Amino acid sequence: MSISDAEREVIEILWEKSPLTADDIIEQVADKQDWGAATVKTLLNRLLKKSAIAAEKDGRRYLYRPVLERSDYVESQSQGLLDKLFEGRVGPLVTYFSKQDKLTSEDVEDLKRLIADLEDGENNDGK
Amino acid sequence: MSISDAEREVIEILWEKSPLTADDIIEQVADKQDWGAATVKTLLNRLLKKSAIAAEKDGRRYLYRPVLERSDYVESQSQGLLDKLFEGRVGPLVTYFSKQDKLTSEDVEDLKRLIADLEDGENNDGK
DNA sequence: CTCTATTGATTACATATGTAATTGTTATTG
DNA sequence: CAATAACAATTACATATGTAATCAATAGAG
Repeated sequence: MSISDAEREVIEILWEKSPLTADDIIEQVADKQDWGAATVKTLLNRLLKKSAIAAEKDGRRYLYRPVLERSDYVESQSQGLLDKLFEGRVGPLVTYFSKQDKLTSEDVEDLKRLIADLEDGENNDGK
Repeated sequence: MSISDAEREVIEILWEKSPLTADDIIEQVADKQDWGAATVKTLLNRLLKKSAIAAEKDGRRYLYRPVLERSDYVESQSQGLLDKLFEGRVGPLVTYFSKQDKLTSEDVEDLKRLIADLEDGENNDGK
């Protein structure tokens, strides 16, 4: 089962801090999206049904926390895009961005640092 | 209006070669997806409605060709993912992949070459 | 103990999407 | 010219998604 965009907005809140009550989440979401409380509740329920989050009773209310980890989500979404559009690899994506002049100088710094780090580790952690 | 995954499979065929007849497309799609002819026709119609492709009458049949360019599609999908998960930049995505050990040696080669190319161009094309 | 406010659960409803089947139209064949 | 075959156009239908409103349960106020 996959997480929809609206659902992602909600679980993002929990990835940042958890556990939270529904009200906390509703409040936080309000910063980003113009959704009513009912909408957020619905999304929480859908996330529960998908087992992407869990709820633990705390008196009259529930405390919500993520079950799906952000890194797993990011991983699957990223890989999905790469598979669909870039032969499954990162290289072509970056090359593509470069050709479109979409690399910021920050990106370039990141890449340089990354390459440097890889070179460093190269000889002591085989492959 | 956005292109769905199923629609993408169809327009991909046209990005590779066009114009093509519906039958050509149906045949090509069959290599990848186990869809009936009717399904592909539906997808063609949806793409037409979204103006992602165009059809030109050729006697009794139509020749289909893309209107939406692949690069624009790739661009918007990629940027969408980056915006949603990586602060809108490529650097964090690559760094993330690196940390997850998801960079293939090919990727690393691509990146090195890219950096080298950027260094080269650096002094003659301002910015 | 009853009323109300709080909060979760259920239901709603329009549009999108995956996956076709059915119908309509026209060119070709006999 | 009539029947059929080849296409396209329309309709179908289940599930997903965005966006709620309403219903139900229960804890706290009086």
